[in-house]
Amino acid sequence: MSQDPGARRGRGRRPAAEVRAAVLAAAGRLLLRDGLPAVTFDRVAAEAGASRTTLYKWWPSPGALAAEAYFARSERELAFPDTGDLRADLISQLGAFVRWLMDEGAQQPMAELIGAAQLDPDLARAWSQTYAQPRRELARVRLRAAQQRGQLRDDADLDVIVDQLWGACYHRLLVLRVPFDDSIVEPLVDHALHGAAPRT
Amino acid sequence: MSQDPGARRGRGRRPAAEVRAAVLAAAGRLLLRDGLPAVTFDRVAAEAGASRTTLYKWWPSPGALAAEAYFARSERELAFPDTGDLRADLISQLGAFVRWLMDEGAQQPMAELIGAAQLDPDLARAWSQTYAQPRRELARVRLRAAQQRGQLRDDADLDVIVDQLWGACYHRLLVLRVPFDDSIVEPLVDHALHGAAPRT
DNA sequence: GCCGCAAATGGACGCAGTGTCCATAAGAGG
DNA sequence: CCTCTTATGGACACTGCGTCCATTTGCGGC
Repeated sequence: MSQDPGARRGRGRRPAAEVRAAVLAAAGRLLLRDGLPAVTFDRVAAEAGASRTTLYKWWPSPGALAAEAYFARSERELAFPDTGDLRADLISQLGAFVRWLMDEGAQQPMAELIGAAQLDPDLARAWSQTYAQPRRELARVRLRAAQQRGQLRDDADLDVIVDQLWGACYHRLLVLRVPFDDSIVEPLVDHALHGAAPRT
Repeated sequence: MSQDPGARRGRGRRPAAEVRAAVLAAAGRLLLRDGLPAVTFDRVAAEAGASRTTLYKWWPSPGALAAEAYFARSERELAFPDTGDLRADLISQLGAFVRWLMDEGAQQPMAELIGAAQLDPDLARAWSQTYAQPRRELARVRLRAAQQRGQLRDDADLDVIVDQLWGACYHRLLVLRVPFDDSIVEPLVDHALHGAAPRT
């Protein structure tokens, strides 16, 4: 009994895994095509051939569903390179981040998800656990390695460095809302490493 | 004929200025008391003794109204000090910003407004024009003065410095959503000025 | 001082989305 | 084969948006 994937099922049960996958796929599609406001339980249910009741069981809010759908689809390289050259690795990683935002269309969903997280505690939780904290930790590990090799001052505050590098990008994305590209990466890293004051 | 401010007016006309003031006051009150989601045209109209129709004439969205109401109420010191001591001035200004966020309860409305701006173009416009761009320009002016006095390198990117200093705070506020206080200000400024790499 | 225009008013409408309920149908496991 | 689990469709009230309308009233012109 092969099922036509597009066919409407009857009323009864369907395997949980199948439903979840269909819902996540539908939510991701809606998010990328029409933006976060289009990710409503109503529309996702219709798009996935599921019922709203089912969605309420697994996700606390449309925002949380959208976040999970987005990260399920962008299961991407989080690994932080360690070639021994801190400056090159920072430029490489930060540049990849900026190009991902700008060239691969991640800018819009990213801004919308972080934005909605300020108003939806469930989305905020999902966002923080799935994305923000892990990435921060990876960067911290890489910087700690550099510090132990003497490439950073002993009294350097690693968290502050992370905040300055990635925070600068988020600042332009969320607060200033101005376009930018990876040409800011080199100055950013150099300022973080050597400061803006004249060398004495 | 002194009017009891709390009394219900009749149906007809009321001075525009009076209505606007009442609406902004009501919106600000709702924003601070119950958060941005409570600032709906319905509720503000009821709270201000105005009608929804009137609100639609002046504000394109509840978000835009909330933003205007917030900044009307927090008409605060934007002036950037210039004592000649760049480090001290940066610490002073950035510290005031962080204390305003944390101690004066600006954290919640601020995050909510920036968040909603990612989904509401009208709010984004109001936010950018009223707050973000003017502040950025003030900081830029102060940094340019320092640069001309030789307190910053000639090839320093002033925008990047602003992004690194304030962006780091917004990063913790919006992206990481972790609490912080003005103890991060000094390390932040020192890292921005002197970098995290060992002095050669 | 009267009158007409401008402007705010209350209240209606349809629409969309949330959150919750129910009886029903159908897969999965014993 | 039978039962239990679980998704299903469809209903409900509620809130908010966005847009109408006729009505009432203040203000400025005459």
